[in-house]
Amino acid sequence: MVRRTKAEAQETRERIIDAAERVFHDKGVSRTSLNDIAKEAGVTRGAIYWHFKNKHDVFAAMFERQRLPMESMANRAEDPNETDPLGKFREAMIYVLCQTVLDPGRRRVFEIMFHKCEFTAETDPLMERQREAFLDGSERTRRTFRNAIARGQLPASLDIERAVVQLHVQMTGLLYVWLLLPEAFDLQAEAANFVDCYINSLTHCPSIAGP
Amino acid sequence: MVRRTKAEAQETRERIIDAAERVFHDKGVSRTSLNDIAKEAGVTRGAIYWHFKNKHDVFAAMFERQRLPMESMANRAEDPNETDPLGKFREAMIYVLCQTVLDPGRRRVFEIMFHKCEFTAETDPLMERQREAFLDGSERTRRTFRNAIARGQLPASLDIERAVVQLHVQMTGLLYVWLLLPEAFDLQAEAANFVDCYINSLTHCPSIAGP
DNA sequence: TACTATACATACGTTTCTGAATGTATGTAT
DNA sequence: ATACATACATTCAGAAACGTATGTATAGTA
Repeated sequence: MVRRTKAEAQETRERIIDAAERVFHDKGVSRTSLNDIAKEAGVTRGAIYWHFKNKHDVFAAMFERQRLPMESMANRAEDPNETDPLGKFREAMIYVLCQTVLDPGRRRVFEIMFHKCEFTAETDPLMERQREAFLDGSERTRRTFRNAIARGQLPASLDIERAVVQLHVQMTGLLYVWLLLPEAFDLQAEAANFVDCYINSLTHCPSIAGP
Repeated sequence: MVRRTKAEAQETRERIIDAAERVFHDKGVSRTSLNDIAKEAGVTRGAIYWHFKNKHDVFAAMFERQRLPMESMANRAEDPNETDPLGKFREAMIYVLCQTVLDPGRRRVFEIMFHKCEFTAETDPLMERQREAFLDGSERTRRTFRNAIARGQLPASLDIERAVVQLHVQMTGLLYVWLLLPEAFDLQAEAANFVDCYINSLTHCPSIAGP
């Protein structure tokens, strides 16, 4: 065997990432060796070292594969020409929550991120990644809220910073808790309720909505 | 040297846990060896193996040391004779948030729990611990809310299950986000606001408060 | 005072993982 | 058809890290 065509090689790369996703999820990132991933993917460590630098590189590639589809969706609500920014925002939030329930791949990656990997000191590039993603997401949300205010969908007195933080807290908390104890509540069925409860607070909670 | 008195041995045990706390926090749980902990504590691995079974045992002891003081505080609000259960509940939540900011030890342990350790399959006793803590905390909260309803502090139409889930989501999300990015917002200054916003939703958000 | 359990330190054998080096067969370009 | 690059597999040396076994000096204890 060996020496596949370029397309086959790309398939091998994907298979390795798929395998890593499953093994990371089952054993935790630190406890999985490259050999574990190789066996699950049906290759040897040599193949992994060909496509990736090391385990961290596999890990990063796994997240990159999930990041791209997320990006596109976030872009919708923050378009200044969108006539219903709050509606699109609502849809996006509900979509993320339901997608986490329905798409096993996304669910696994979120679960790995929340419960099966360790973030270490500032030296760790992953920490920096998280930080950037947070700041970037915050900026998107800020733009969306400004659009919604301009269209009269949110009060002009809205405390945008508190609203942004609260959004992250809400979404992070929801995913964290549900992924830890899926039987605690029905995320898919309750998703719209949770989101509406949050949006409701943007106009009715005094400390966020303003006077 | 060696062969200390019983009191000194207890001090050694505490020093090992202290050291583990710091090293776990700096390097992450999986990347710290027992030798790392021993060096930080100024002992050898032999001392650790005397007091603990293995690294997991040290880890568990670290959490146990934090659990006890938390327990006592939670007991206050759920006392049926308490005339102001909602007020005590509010105080307890704010206390936990501020304590996380002010007590470096508690902050470290929370940070380890959220960002520096891996929860693996159901077989893992840690997972079970978390699960039990969640269910136990939920039951306490339920009792507290029932007391508050009986005293007229919360509406009788309150959806208790949703309120309980929302509480966990809120607190978990707050701590998770703040521990990841402490500069994102001032948790100590905003603690009361966050809690009041949640309590406000218990009487004003339609999907939780009821008609 | 002598003996024993305690509270560690030290030494050892084993396992496991990594990264690199090397081998090899095939795709691909000329 | 040849030559080189590619896509892996295989092998090897070294480093950690673990658990245990053993050494040892002192605190309790009778």
